[in-house]
Amino acid sequence: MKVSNLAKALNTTADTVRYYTKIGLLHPQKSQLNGYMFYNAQQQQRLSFILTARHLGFSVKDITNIFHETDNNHTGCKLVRDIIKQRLVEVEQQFLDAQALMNLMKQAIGEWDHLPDKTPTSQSICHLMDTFSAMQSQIPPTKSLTETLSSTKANLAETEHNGEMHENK
Amino acid sequence: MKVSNLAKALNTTADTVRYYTKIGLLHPQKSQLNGYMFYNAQQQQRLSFILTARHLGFSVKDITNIFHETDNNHTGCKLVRDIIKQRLVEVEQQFLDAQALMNLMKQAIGEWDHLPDKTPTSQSICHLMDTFSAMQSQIPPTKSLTETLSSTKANLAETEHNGEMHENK
DNA sequence: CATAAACCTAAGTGTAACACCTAGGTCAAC
DNA sequence: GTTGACCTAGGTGTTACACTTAGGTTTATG
Repeated sequence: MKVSNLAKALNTTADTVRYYTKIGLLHPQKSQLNGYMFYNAQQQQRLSFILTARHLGFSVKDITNIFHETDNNHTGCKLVRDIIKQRLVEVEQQFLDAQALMNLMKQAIGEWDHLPDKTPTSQSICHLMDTFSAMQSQIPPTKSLTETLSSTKANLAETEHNGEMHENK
Repeated sequence: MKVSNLAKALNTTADTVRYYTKIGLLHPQKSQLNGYMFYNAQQQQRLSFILTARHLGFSVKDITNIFHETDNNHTGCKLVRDIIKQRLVEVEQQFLDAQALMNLMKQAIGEWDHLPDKTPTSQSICHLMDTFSAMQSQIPPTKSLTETLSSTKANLAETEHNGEMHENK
């Protein structure tokens, strides 16, 4: 299978396949004649795994770690379980955050629909937003939705030379 | 107020304040003597707005659009309402996605806890993940959580020279 | 008053996970 | 035989900042 074939088969892009190949997650066979990359069934399996994991919100780094384990003959099952369980905790938190935000927005929109479009002074940008700012100050100091969702950083064995990095203190 | 003061007051970083200043969202006064930036109450209000909006998942571009409206004497309230309502639809979708993923993971973990740690053949990386891959193929072709959550791209009036960009076709 | 700690500036680089583009070679079809 | 669809490597662009560098400033202290 050539890149585009594989990509189409698993509903992703050729660029993505090339990316995973470049960073060493996929190991295709390279033709000596034309340099084309060929992926067999095993590599397709690997890609399938990667895509699933990404879909579940794991970082490429997490996946790299898992492969590093399993490629060295360890079962890696425990590692996978641990990472997934940890990830589940995060997803649950995100779920709650999203729910809170949803309610906040709905509440705000509901209130605003009852208010007239007051002409704004140069001071208050828009009284609708003032409401929002006021509401937000009631939210506990949790990480932003996007922040939380984009960071999985498997804190497995990486506290060597950089104990903490950005704990939004 | 100097950068760090402002940052601390609104629980963010000086770098973030400088970033918003550089891209033109904040307009501090620059001292002629030492080049220091000073932010008054109005700018603090603006930053508060920005942080709230970011917390709600709006992109910096969205915020730029809103400011562009309101800074030109329009109330902008309708724009703000529209953007927020659209954003709410997205958040609701994310909420549902997160819920689905949560259930998927819980289900998988539940099943795995009943299975032994089978030694993996070189073919199957880890049977746990096989389960996952199999389950995932039952998920409708929706955007990934992180993808959905990081893209807000206000498709307001921007269809000039780039109709579509990456509709994960 | 000297000096160190703490602050500031601009400008540059790094991050994640790809998408997109370029220049050029390859392959199948008409 | 040439058009169109495909491939390659390598480069840049994206988002929203964080971090680093190099150097000037202000404040606290001995």
